[in-house]
Order: sequence, then structure tokens, then C-alpha cells
Amino acid sequence: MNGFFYYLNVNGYSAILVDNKSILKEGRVTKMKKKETVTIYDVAREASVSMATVSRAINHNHNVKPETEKKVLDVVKRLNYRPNDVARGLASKKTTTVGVIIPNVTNSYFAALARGIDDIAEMYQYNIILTNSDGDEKKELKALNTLYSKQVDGLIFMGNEISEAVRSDMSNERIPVVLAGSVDFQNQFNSVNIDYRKAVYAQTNELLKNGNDRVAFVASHLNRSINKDYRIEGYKDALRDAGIPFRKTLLFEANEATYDSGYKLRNKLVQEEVTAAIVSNDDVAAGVMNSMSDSGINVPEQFEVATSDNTKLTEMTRPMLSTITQPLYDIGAVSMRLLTKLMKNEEVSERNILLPFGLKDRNSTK
Amino acid sequence: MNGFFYYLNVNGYSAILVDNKSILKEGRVTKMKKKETVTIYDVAREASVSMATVSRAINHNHNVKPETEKKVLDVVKRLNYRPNDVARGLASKKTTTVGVIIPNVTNSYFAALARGIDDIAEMYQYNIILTNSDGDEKKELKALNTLYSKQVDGLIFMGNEISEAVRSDMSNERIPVVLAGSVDFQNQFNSVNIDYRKAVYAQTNELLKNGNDRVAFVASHLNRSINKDYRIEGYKDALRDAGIPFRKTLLFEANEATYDSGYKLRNKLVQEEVTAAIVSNDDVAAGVMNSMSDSGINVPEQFEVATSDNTKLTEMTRPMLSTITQPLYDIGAVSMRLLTKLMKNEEVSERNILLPFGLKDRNSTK
DNA sequence: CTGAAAGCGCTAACAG
DNA sequence: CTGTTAGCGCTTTCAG
Repeated sequence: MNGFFYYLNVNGYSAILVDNKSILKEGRVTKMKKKETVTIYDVAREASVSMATVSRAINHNHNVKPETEKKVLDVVKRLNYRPNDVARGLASKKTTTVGVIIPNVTNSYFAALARGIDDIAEMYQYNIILTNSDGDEKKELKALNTLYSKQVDGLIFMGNEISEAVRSDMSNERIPVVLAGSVDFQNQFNSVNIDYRKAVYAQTNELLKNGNDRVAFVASHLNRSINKDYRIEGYKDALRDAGIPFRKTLLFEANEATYDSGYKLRNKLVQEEVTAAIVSNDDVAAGVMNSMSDSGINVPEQFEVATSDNTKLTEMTRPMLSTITQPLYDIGAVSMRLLTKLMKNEEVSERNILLPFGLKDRNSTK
Repeated sequence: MNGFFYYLNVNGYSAILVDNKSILKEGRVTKMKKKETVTIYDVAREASVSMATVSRAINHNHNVKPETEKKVLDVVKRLNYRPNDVARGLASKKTTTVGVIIPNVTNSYFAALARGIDDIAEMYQYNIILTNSDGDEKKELKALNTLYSKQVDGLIFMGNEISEAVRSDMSNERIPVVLAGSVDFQNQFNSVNIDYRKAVYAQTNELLKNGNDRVAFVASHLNRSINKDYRIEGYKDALRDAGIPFRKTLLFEANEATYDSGYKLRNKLVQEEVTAAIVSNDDVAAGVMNSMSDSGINVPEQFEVATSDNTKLTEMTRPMLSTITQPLYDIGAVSMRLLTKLMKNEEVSERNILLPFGLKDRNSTK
């Protein structure tokens, strides 16, 4: 079928797909055209109905008599017809594809969300255009732009924070967006998260209860809304409740959400004489912990570490990492589910969904 | 033009974003035409040229007088015109998007490739539709089908192995495909890999040199071509060179390429009295190693583990994992680069690219 | 329940 | 260098 077939129009008879050898033999081809794709028109002709009816049949539109639907579908199968989604998209203004902006697929936290997103997308017949942004505003803006050009029906944005430029850009388009595992302090977009403030509050309490009065808070970017407005607030809440003064010097930044970035923090941490740390990313936490252990500091006896995402990594390190437990896959899945509703203009009861979290006590804390 | 016009519903409905002053004054417009999109036709009119010229200008076609191009581009900017890629795709039969089939984004090996793929895609102005297949033939076939419908210009396939059904399916379409980190024993498709056989050969030699004569080989699926035809052959080569008999009982299967799946292998390994293992996946290797350590077996003194991918995980475990080093990101990047050439019908010198590998000696081996 | 016809927004000959 | 004219393959009124 592979470029070897030509359009043959014999005796005014309907066009047929033939192998070019027979064309040469027959020698009476009136019109030859390279016929690669079988279109809705071919199906219509073969089934002796109009294109409109074919369209209705393949879209399972109710307004079509069962017999004609069957007739059409049989021809569809026989001709091996496959609808062209691009043409469909142009005509219907729906592409059944959604854009997904992710900082980095390589990051296990976001990868887990992405998997949830894709699974639900598939379930609802959507496809996903994935774009890595590195959390960089420039890249995010560029990605948004090409996604708009591609006429995606919706957008899932991951990236911890929404810069003003990104906010205004997304506001100006009329396509629905949902933030997955990412907060918008202005509360302008739909989102799916856990209650970071409460989670960190609970976690900090545990560390305080263990007798630590110099608990570090470490994040990749302290000034990002998700940290500044939520996690750090939870951390402060706990400190306040325990009557321990908040010290700005116990806030540490890792620059990147990576293992190495966490690993490099040791000296600073030691210098401030912290005995425990709340870390907002598993990779970073693993780096911090290993770095301590490697220098002879015993975890958790001399130094406790608690992390944030409960990715598989938390079970792979030794000691295993105590962590907040988040329904990672579900955050992605629910985000996509929410988006499908938005795209179909269905009612949504909650714009900002908070999924439940928990605390898992493992061996990096006492 | 850009989101400035909206339906106005005056009967006490809220959330009306209107920018048309006359509407605000009137206060009782029943319905307004929703004018969202500015098309190439609008630009043509405003710039007093034909659509064709606009098309040429925005595509930087050479056959346009510099002044007219500027004139057009100015209007483009003024009207905030953004080409509709769907219409473009229908007219040009090129969508500038490629399909990527990945077993699981959550797997660090494949995630690393995916990042390389996306970066190069972006560089060449392509977008990526990502689909998780779990290495399952049914899902792969389904994904391929929807990708064809979406008229992707090319395909990158990851999945360790090409089943016959997938092979014939991909052969029947005329779009280029390249296998990334995945082998095709029939050598029918373009691909980018390392020389798994040589790599495992070298690695097995190291373990043999350390005095192990019962070296296990563990993979997620032993019968997959990448293992059966390449890695295991390399393992056998080394055994043969060392004069050690190959024992089928020292081949272990993990079922899935996951940490847990590796972790569960301990008893079987211990039962066969192996003192070292070659593992074909980092997650599995971490599971095997931790499982040994957790049960009191000292790694590497009593048990050596060597793994395959050199993902970041190999540095996060304790001890750190000795491994084959693969240019993961590059495998993805080169695959995508190869694909761009194929999509543009450029000459390619090598159909099956082998990237260099190395051996990194860390602490899980003596 | 079905058909005719009009596009969707753009590219690509083909003239000029 | 620029305009005209056909479509690309499908959905969607609007009639009947």
C-alpha cells in the first residue's frame, strides 16, 4: 500500500487502488494520480453516501440509521480508512491535544506527574505535547507560544511558580489551563496541589519534637511562591507554635532541584550548626543526606533530614528518607481530568483542588 | 483583536471581560460576534498584499522584496498575528511534530533520552507528542495509530524491542522512524545505541578478573532482543574467553525495570550462590544491591554489582554503583537529529549509529 | 435520517 | 517579485 498504488479511473468506473504493474499492462489509464491517502470522500463514494454521513458515522453521531452506519463502517474497515486529525482539527477547531509544560522530565517528581497526566489524557482520547522549560520564563513563554500555534485545546503547566509574564500570557488566551503541583498565589488559574503549608507544618513539628531547635529549611528557590508563600509559612507556623524564633539564616537555597545542588550544601549547613533539615525536593534531600553521611556525620543521630515528595528515590537511599507523602501520580491525573472537564465546558465544583498528604517516617529522622 | 471581544450577558451575569466602550455604555448588547482569530487574510488586507505574499513573508521565503516583507511583518506584529499550525499542516502536509513512544517517563533511563530528544526537537522547531507504552505491544500499536492520525512527520521509538506486529505496522507507513536506545535485530530501522555486546563483555571481564566465577546476569526481560541478542552474547563472550562455562541458571529476570522488582531477586540470587551480578538497568541494580546490603551481605566484599546506564541514581546509592557509562542524553539527541535529516530527505551516512560507552568503577565492585 | 455546500486558515503551483 | 486559484480532508449548518 506503500506509495505503490495509483489512482485508476477506468471506463468512468469508480476509482480503484491498483498496483502500478497492472496499470502498465492494461494500458488504458485515463487519469493517474499518486494516491496515498484514502479520504472521507473515498469512503463516501464506496459506501454510496455523502461525506456528511460518513463523518457522522465515524463520529458515532446519533443521527444516522444503524444500517447505514454499519455500511459505512464496513467500508472504512475495507479501505483501511483513517481520519486525518489535522483536517479534523481545522474544521472543528478542536485538536484533541493538550500542551504540557514541565520543568524537566528528568526530575522524578515531575516525571511522576507527567505519567499521571498522560494516562488520563489517553483515557479521554487526548494526546500530549510535552515541552521542557527548566522553569525558565523565557522558555515557558516560547513554549506557550508554539503550543498556541499548534492550537492545543488546553494546557497543563508545571513549574512551581507563575511569573507575571507567564500569567498575563496565559490569561490572554482563552484556552483552559490547570497548574499541576504548582501554585498561583493570585489564585487565578485552576490547580491541583497538596496543602504545602500544612504538610510542612506537620513535618517541622516532628523535627521539633525530636529536640531540634535549629531546623534548616532548604529549597531550590526560596523566593518561589510555592516556597515563600506556602512551605516557609508552614515552617514558621511550627516554629511559632513551639516558641522557637524564626531565623532567616536557617533558610538555604539549592539553586537547582538536583542531587548535586543538595550535596554542595553541607558546609553551609554545618556552619549554621543545624541538626535537622526540611528539604523541599527529594533529589536535593538525597544530596544533602549523602553529603552529611559521606563526611562522617551520622544520619539521623547527628543530623535529621526530612523530604517532600516520596518519590521512589526516598526508598533507594540508605538510610531511607522520611518524607511528606504526596499522591504524585494523582496530582497529574486529577489535573488532566480537571482539564478535560474545562475543555468540554463542564461544570467544575472546585477550581483549586487540594489532594491529601501524609507523613512517612523512615530512617533519616529519629 | 486578541481576546478583546466577548459575549456580553447583561442579565446580572458576572465575569464579563469587555473592552469595547460602546458596549459598556450601552449596557444591553445581547450578543456579539466572538472575534478571536486574526488570519492571514486579515494581514493581507491590512498590508495591501495577497495572502500568498504574507505566507511568503512569514516563512522567510526568498522571493519577497525586502520592503514588502517588512511591511507585512509590521502588520503581523501590529495585529498580533499568529499562524495557525493546523491549517498549515493541512495545506503543507507537514505538522512539524514528531511522535515519541516511551515505555515510561518515570524510568530515569528513558527520561534522560526523552530530554535529549526534546531539546534537539526544539532546536529544529519540532514538537513532541509523548506517549507511554509500558513496553506493551497493544499500547504501542494503539499509540502508533493515533500518532499516524495526527500526521506526525516522524517517529522516535523507545522500547528495547520491536515486536513483529509493531515492525510491520511501522513498515507500512511511509514516515521515518528511529529507534532510540532500542535495537532491531532485523536491522530494518534507523537507530542510535551503544554497542551493548561489547559493553557487557568488558564489564563481565572486570567481574571475572575480580575472581568471581559465578556471575549473574539480570535483566527485566531476558528474551528481549536487546538482552538476548546483545547483552547476553557479550556476557557469554567474556565467559568463554575466561574459560568459564555458561550456566543458564545464572540468568535472572526482574519482570519489570523497577527497583522493587530488583529488590525481590535476592533469594534467587543467593540460592544460586552468585557472588556478582551484571544488571541491565540502574533501578533494578539499586534494588538488587540494597536488598543484599539490607540482609547483611556486604557489597562489594561479598557481593559485587555492576549496572548499565550511569543515571544519576548510580551516585545516590551507598555504595555507589559501578556501571557502564552511556551518553544517555546524546542517544536521545542524536536520534532526534537523525530524524530531522530523515524528515527532510537529507542523506544520512549511518543508519545504525553506535555511540561510545565506557566503564565507571565505583564502590559496588572491588 | 441524509445530502449539498460552505468553509476552517494556510500553502503551493501557475501565471504574469 | 507578486497575485490568483485551487485545494489539503474534514465538520457543520441548513435544507429537505
